[in-house]
Order: sequence, then structure tokens, then C-alpha cells
Amino acid sequence: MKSTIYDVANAAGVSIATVSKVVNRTGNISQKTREHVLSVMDELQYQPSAVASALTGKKTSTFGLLLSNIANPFFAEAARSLEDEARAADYSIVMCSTDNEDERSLNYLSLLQRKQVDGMIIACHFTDWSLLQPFLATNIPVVLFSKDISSLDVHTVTVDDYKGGYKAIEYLVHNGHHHIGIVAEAGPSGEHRIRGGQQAMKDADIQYRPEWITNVHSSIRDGYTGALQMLGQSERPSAIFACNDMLAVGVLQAAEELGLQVPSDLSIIGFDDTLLSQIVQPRLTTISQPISDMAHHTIQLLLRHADTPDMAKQKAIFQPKLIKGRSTQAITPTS
Amino acid sequence: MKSTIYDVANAAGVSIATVSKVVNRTGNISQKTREHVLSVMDELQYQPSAVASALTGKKTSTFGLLLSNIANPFFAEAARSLEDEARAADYSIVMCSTDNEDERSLNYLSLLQRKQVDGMIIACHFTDWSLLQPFLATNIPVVLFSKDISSLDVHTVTVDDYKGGYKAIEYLVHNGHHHIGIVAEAGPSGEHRIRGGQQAMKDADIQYRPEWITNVHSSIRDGYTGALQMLGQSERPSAIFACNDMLAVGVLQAAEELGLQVPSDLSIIGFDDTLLSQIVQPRLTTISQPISDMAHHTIQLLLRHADTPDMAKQKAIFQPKLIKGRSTQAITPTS
DNA sequence: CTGAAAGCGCTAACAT
DNA sequence: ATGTTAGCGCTTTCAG
Repeated sequence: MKSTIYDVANAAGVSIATVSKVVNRTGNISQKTREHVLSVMDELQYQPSAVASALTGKKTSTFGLLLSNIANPFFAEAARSLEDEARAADYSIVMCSTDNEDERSLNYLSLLQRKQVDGMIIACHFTDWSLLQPFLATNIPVVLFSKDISSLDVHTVTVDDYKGGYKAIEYLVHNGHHHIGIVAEAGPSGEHRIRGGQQAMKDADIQYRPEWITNVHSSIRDGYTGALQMLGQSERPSAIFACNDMLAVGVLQAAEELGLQVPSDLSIIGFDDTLLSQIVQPRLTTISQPISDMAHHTIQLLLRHADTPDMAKQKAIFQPKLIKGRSTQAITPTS
Repeated sequence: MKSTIYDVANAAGVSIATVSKVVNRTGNISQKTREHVLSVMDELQYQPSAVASALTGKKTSTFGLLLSNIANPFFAEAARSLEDEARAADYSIVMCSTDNEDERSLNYLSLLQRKQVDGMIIACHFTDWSLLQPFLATNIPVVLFSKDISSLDVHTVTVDDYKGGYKAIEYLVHNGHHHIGIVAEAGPSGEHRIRGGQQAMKDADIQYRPEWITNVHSSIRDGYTGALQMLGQSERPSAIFACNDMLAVGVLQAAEELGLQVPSDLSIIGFDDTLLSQIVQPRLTTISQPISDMAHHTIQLLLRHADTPDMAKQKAIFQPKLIKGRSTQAITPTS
């Protein structure tokens, strides 16, 4: 049977308070008893119960992580970074794949609340973000990761989506592309990336065409169908900016389907710099997010908020970076 | 402030025992009081504390999941399935990326133990599996997922690695390949896959060459260098069986590096049928594991073991399936 | 059908 | 420097 603090206290001939103190390194304990208790502890293989201590101490050392789908490489990579940062602070992470379904998210949220997690990271999408309001009201530490919902008063850690979109299009423009399509995922990030892209076009005096902007979901299939449709039009873009790597892969597949060579017939640029972008052929040009920095900041925010519940909500914006692959090339001046 | 069972009891004019009973649907409560209590509960937004109930009830409704690295697509996909199955039983999952480092794994294991998880799924690798012994001795529900360590008396859920290797090589052989290389990851699964492959060669009266079998770790880079070395020899295989998709991607990259066309110059077959195999060019032929079935079985085992601590340890072996891609082709009879 | 009371294992004053 | 004690929020006999 598992031994408790009482067993240790008895065996060591001290009180449970003393044991508690040596376990937590609190209070003043003589070197001698400390060592003695310590030795009894491992003799009995004593493991303090995190549950009991959570019930008293008010800390579970656990964070909840809501994401769309852990099987999606972007989220998996983010989860890994977040886990590492959490571990550094002695926290563990409960993962929750919501498939972006509001109801599932809400269920998970309340589950996590019942489990008294010390904070939640929300990296999934909501159809109706106002549903979050009641949770935020409880002032549980929450960080929105990689989405910025301006209407919500909550800590937010994102990449600068607008600038990312801008850089992507800017790069294409510098490479001589005037006919540029965009395949975006629905949602705030996608919109910001589009707007950034549009601005880049405007700054270069390039017209963007509404029919060359497609809003879809975020699977490979979505990118595929979106691109297929866009490229099926009488006049087709010479380059496509896909708002994330999954979509970009779909676009790539569509190009192949249509017999278009990438990058000679069609340049493609993605977003996120996930593993995917590194293994497709040709290696994707993409915009990378500094995920580890973002993860670090996220965990720090959670920790700080737990200490200072009344701290002002803060929005941190990280800088995206262009990663040059081989899915883009300068356009040969034919047209 | 969060309301407790006392608040509800007071507000409803009943005892906490009664509240507890309606929350847990236990005991006999009149329709009338039940409804009344229920209404008070949501009026007060009462959320039973999972922590407190765990301290008494002895269940946390949480499983621990140890895996090498959640950022690795195979594990991410497995994690997703496991999460779904766990959720169906009202359990959540704490993820732990160990990078296959024994010390980290051990730390996580004892952390999970302190958190009193109701079971652990081990899907990572140990250098020294005997380190697990002490944990198994506590008879905490444990399932080894996708590894079979015969020396350990523990529930095990795996794919038939031997047969998977056999099928892979058999397929190559049927396609006329006589010169077959293997790039394997160190560890039991890899070994079984190799052995199955070797048997398939033997059954077809094909010699396997020791210099065409490489044991590496399991990253893309490992597959790349392993293949580079193998293909750099004076006589090269016409086909390579990579023991997992990551390695296969590395092999693919090595082939490209060497200017070899896949599949015309070199056939490649992978293992796992992860997302990777679907997006590389050409689509990888691979051996798939029935991950959802395995995940289902894993969770059921954990659940059952919790009920019946003295149940015999069981080893479940699932059947692999060949997925035909375009990275393999029949050899043109030149040699 | 409902309630009183004894813990679960630990922490944190407050005493000694 | 160490011990006593009162909870934390809930489950579960056992009485009523």
C-alpha cells in the first residue's frame, strides 16, 4: 500500500508537520531531523500525494491546453514547446483536442476547471468567442495562443499575422509576381494574414482580385479544393500564398493534379514552417513563427498571472520570419 | 468565489450528503429534492471539485501518456486516438514527451504517480527497461503501446511488427526486387520488423546482405544518413524498406540527393502510414497500423485493470496492412 | 429518503 | 526546532 505522511512521521518519530516541512523545504528544520526524515522517506518509498496537497495548497501544477487537433503538426510542435516550458516550471499539461467545436471546447474547459488546473492555454478556434466570457470572468489564468481575438480581454500570445502576410506577398512581389492568389483559413489569423498580404500588394500597386482569395478551413483537402477551384479559372495566378502549411500542401497537390510545375508554373508560399514544409517536394517557402519563444512567454504569463491575479491582460506579438524554400521562384518576364 | 458543496447544501436547505448523492446519482433521492438541488446547483454555478473527490473517491479520471516526442507525427496521431478513446470514458490525458531519455521518463513516471493518475500508457523507449520494474510492482495500470518488451510482465498493445516487416519485403519481392536494403530504428520494434523482412527474403530464396541493413535512430536525418551510406556502396539495393515513415522520408531525401529517381531507380517502403507518407512526393508505400483500434484496446485495458487489479497481463497484437503508394514499382528486368 | 460524522493526505497557522 | 490542530471539498457508512 502507498505510504502517507503519517507513516513517515510515525516511522521517523516526528510529527506530520515536520515531515511536511522537510518535503516542502519550508520552516526551520534541523539538519539532523531533516536527514533522518529524508532517509525514512525513501525507505518507505514515500511519494507525497499531489492530490491532497492540491486540495490544501490550492495548486495542481497542471495546465490545460486546448487545441484543434494534436495530430496537426503545427499544434503538435507548439504542444511540444509548451510542454517543455511547462516542465521547466514543474508543471504538466493536459491536452485537449477540440476539433474547433464549441461544445467540445466548453466541455473541456469546465472539465479542466473541475480539475482545478492552474491555467489554460487556448489554441483552438471558437465559432462564438463570447462563449469564453464566463470563463474569463472567473479570472482563471488564460492565454490565447496564436490567435488574437480583440474583443476579448485576455492574455494573448501571437505572431504578427499581418506582418507575416505582408512579408509573404512582398517576397512574391519582389520575385516579379503580379498575379497572386491567396488561400486562407477562416478565422482571425487568416484574416490578418490576408490583410497584410493585401497591403503588400497595394504598396506595390498590384491589384488583388477577389476571385483569387479563397476562404476555407484548414486541412490539406481544403487547400487542395480551394486551389483547384482558383486555378481552374480562365486566368490563373502565378503564385499562391497559402495561409498555413497544411493548406500549402493541398495547393501543392492541386498543382500536381493540374500538371503545373512548382515553382516554374506556380510559386507557393506557406505559413508556420512546420515539419510538413520541410519534407514536401519542393521544400516550401514559408513564414515561420518563433514557437519556442511564444511558448516560453505563454507559460511565463500563466505563472505570473497566478501570482498576480489582478495583473493587466497583455498582448504579446512576435515577429514572423521568411524561410526561403524552393517552392517559389522569380517569374520569368513573359507576360 | 467558487462555490462548494456546502454552499449548495445551505442554499438548498439540505445536507451535503444529499448534494453529493444527486451529483453522483448514487443513493436514493426523491425526484423533488433532486430537482431542487439541481436547480440550486446551476444557480450557484456549482462545479464539483475533482481534486477533493479524487482525494476521497480514489479516482482522478486522468491517464498519463509517455511518448518520445509529441511533435513526431506518429506519436501525435496515436495521442489523438488515445485522447478520443479516453474522452469517451470521461478521462483526460497528460502528455509527457521523454525524448526516450530514461531519466526524464522516470521523472515523469513518478510525477504521474504523485498526481495519482489512474493509469499510464508507455509509448516511449527505454534504454534500460528494467527501470520500469519498480513501477510495475506497484500494480498501477500500465499499458505498453506499440512496443513489446517480452521481459516485462505488463499489458501490451502492438502491431505485429514481424508480420509488418514480412509484408513489406514480400511486396518488394513480388515486384521483382532481389536487392533489398533495410533502414531500421534501434529497438524492439525495429528488430522485429527486420526479422520479419529477413524471413520474407529467406522464403523467397533471396540473400540479404548485412551491409544493407542499417540500424539508426528514428529521425529523418537518421534515415537520410543511413540511406546515403548504404546507397554509396559499389553495389546498391534496388529497394529499401525503412522501418518507419520518418526514416523513409530521410531515405527519399537521400535518393534525391544522389539523383536517384523514386521509384524508377529506387523503390522505398515505409511503416506507420502517418501523415508524412501521404504528403511526400511520391506518396509512400507503407505499412499501416490500426491506430484507433489499438488506442481503443489500450484504454479499455487500463479501465479494466483499474477494476480488476489482479487480472492477468495481456498482450494484444494487431494486424498491419500494406498501403500501396507510388514510391515502389516493379523492377524492370535489366539485371 | 435524508443527515451526521468520520475520514482522504496534506498545509499552515499557532503553540510549545 | 518541532508539534497540535483546524481545515481543504468531497464520499461514504451508519443512523434516524
